[in-house]
Amino acid sequence: MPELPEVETVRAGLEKHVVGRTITDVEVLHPRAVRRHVGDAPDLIGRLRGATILAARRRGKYLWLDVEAPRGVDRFALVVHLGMSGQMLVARVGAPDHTHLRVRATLDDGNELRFVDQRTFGGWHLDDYVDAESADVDTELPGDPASLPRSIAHIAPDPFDSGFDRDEVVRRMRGKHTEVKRALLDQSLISGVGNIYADEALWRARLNGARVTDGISRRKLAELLDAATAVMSDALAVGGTSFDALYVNVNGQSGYFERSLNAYGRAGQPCRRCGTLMRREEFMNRGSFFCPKCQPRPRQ
DNA sequence: CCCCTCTCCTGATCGC
DNA sequence: TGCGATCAGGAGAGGG
Repeated sequence: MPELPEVETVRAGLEKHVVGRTITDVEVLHPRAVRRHVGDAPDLIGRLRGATILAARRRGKYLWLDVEAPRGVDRFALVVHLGMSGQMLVARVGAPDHTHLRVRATLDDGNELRFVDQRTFGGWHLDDYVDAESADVDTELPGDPASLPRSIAHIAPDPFDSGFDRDEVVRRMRGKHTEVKRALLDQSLISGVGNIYADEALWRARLNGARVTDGISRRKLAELLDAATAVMSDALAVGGTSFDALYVNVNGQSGYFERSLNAYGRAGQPCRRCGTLMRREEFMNRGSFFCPKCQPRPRQ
C-alpha cells in the first residue's frame, strides 16, 4: 500500500517528468475519482485546462502538483491521494488505456498523466493554499513550500518534513490515552505511517501496538518514532530506484522493500531477532503482525 | 472533546 | 468450472 516512501517515490517521478509541462486537456473517466473536489468534474477540468505544473510536493501520504492557471491569474494545488491502490503514470498519448484508468491529463509534450486506481479510495481534487504555520490564514506565497492545500492543513508534518519535531510528537502521544499503534497511524499526530511501516517500527522498537501511549516512557516513544523514520528511510532508498522514463512508480505494495520486512505479513514465520513464531492479530479492522516474545502484549 | 467503529471499493484467492 | 465468502486498508463521518 502506498505509504510515505511509495508516495515520495511517486512525487520524485512527477518532479522529474511533469514539472514544467502544461495541461492541455483533462478527462474524468470515473466520477468517484474526483468526489473530493468541491465542484463537479467539468469545474475541475475547466480549471486545469491550460494550467502549468510548477512543482510536485508532498506531506505524509498526500501529494500535490503546484499549478498555475494561464497568464498567472490563479495559483492552486492539484491534490492527489493514492488511497489503497492509486497510481500516477506517465504514458504516451495513444497508448492503450489502463484497466482502471480514472483520470487522464494530456500534457503539451505528447505524454499523458494518468490516474489509475483499482479500488477508487484515492482521487484528485483542486484546492487553494493556506499557510502551514497558521492553517486558517491565506498565505502571501501560494505554492511556497511553507504553504499547504487547505484540505490537508490538519495533516501533521511527516518525519522528513523540516517542521517535524519528534519530542513534540512524543509529548502529544503521552497526552493521549490510546493504543500506540493507533497513535502511529493518526495522521494528525505524525503523517506518512501506514499499517505496514507501523508494524515495522513497533517491531524495531520492541513495542506491542496494543500498549497504551500514556503508559510508555518518553524514551521508548522517541525510540519508536526514530524507528519509524529509519524504516521509511530504508524503504525509500530502495523504492526510489524503480521507475523508468515514462513510468512513475507506485506498485501499490511495498516494492523492493518487501524482502526487507521484519514484521508485516510474516505470521507463522520465525522472528528475525529471536526465532519465536510471529503472530497476526486483528486490530482496527486490519492485520497486525508482531513477535509475541520481543513485543509482549500488555496485561489486560 | 476525545476515542473508536464503521464504511467506502474491487480483484485475487480459496474452499466447496 | 462456477460461485460465494473472505481479505486487503486510508481516512473521514458519525456514534458513544
